[in-house]
Amino acid sequence: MTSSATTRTEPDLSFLLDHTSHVLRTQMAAALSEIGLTARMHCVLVHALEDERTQARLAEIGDMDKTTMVVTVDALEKAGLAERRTSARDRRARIIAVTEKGAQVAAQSQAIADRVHEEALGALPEAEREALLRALNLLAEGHLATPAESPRPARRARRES
Amino acid sequence: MTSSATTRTEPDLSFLLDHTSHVLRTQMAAALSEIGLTARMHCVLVHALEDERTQARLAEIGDMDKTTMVVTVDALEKAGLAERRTSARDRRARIIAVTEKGAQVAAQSQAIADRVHEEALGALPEAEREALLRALNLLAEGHLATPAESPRPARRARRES
DNA sequence: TATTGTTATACTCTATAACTATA
DNA sequence: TATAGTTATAGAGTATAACAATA
Repeated sequence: MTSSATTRTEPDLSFLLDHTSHVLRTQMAAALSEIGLTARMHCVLVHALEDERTQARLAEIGDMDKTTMVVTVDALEKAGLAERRTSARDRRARIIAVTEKGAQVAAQSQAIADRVHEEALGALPEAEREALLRALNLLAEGHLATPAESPRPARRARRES
Repeated sequence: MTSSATTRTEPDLSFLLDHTSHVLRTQMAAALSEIGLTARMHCVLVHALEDERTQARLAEIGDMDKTTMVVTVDALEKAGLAERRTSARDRRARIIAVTEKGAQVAAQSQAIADRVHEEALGALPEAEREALLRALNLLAEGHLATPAESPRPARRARRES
């Protein structure tokens, strides 16, 4: 579901943020899927291209769990866009090396991502556009910087086998 | 994960919307959990209180699947906040009737939701606050009104048993 | 025949735990 | 001992299908 799961009696920030982020995410996913990428694959590809980075570092940048990163790198390798290389400095770590094809795809995916963002922002008058980005940046760096503690109980330990 | 799973090379609307909506959602969930509600329970409770509504109608308002609504109404009934009543007009349908206790809780949960929103918006200067709401409303009603088609293949049919 | 709500269950996503290999 | 990455799998969330009651 789209998750507007809060009321709408007045200026409902929850609804607005949930809805716009959800729709933008579907647009991004649809656009990237045309070249066979997920948003996560795009994210890892671009940041692996910028610098020699390990899976752990890339997971940190993209705010993914390391196990999610395994799946993402598997997909990139399978598509021939990146390769795991044992780090010379720390033989436990894997550097994600982007292939030539991967670099080409990364350029395409970055262009796609930029286009999707420009189309959304372009739908706003110049003044609102800047104000939106300024306000969201303020929130993201301030009051909405870090997630609240989850009210849900921690997951139970695995059953004895 | 927090899902900033797109790059951050420039003004990254995806990251900003995903991040702020995620954090606000955790704040809302944490705040509502103090009175034993989820965001969905709050949403259903408030809209059931406004008018005589069936599960199907409430599901539509909250953008939930009807099977998700079953679970949500089960929780509300179990907590003594609402009851299912067979509609007199259409005996297939169930009107969600809010109990007295449910009405009290709805007032509390609405106050909590308002507070969470006010705290976030209050962290912004007056001018940015209005601009943010204006810009988000424009997007939500315009370019980011409806989700793009899912690029994922439809779910396979259930296996023969 | 179509629709409301229910049950059962399948699929996706994400995270925890345990493991291997290094450090 | 601790960390990088892997595997297996648990749990949450959600959606599909089939069904009963009613329209």
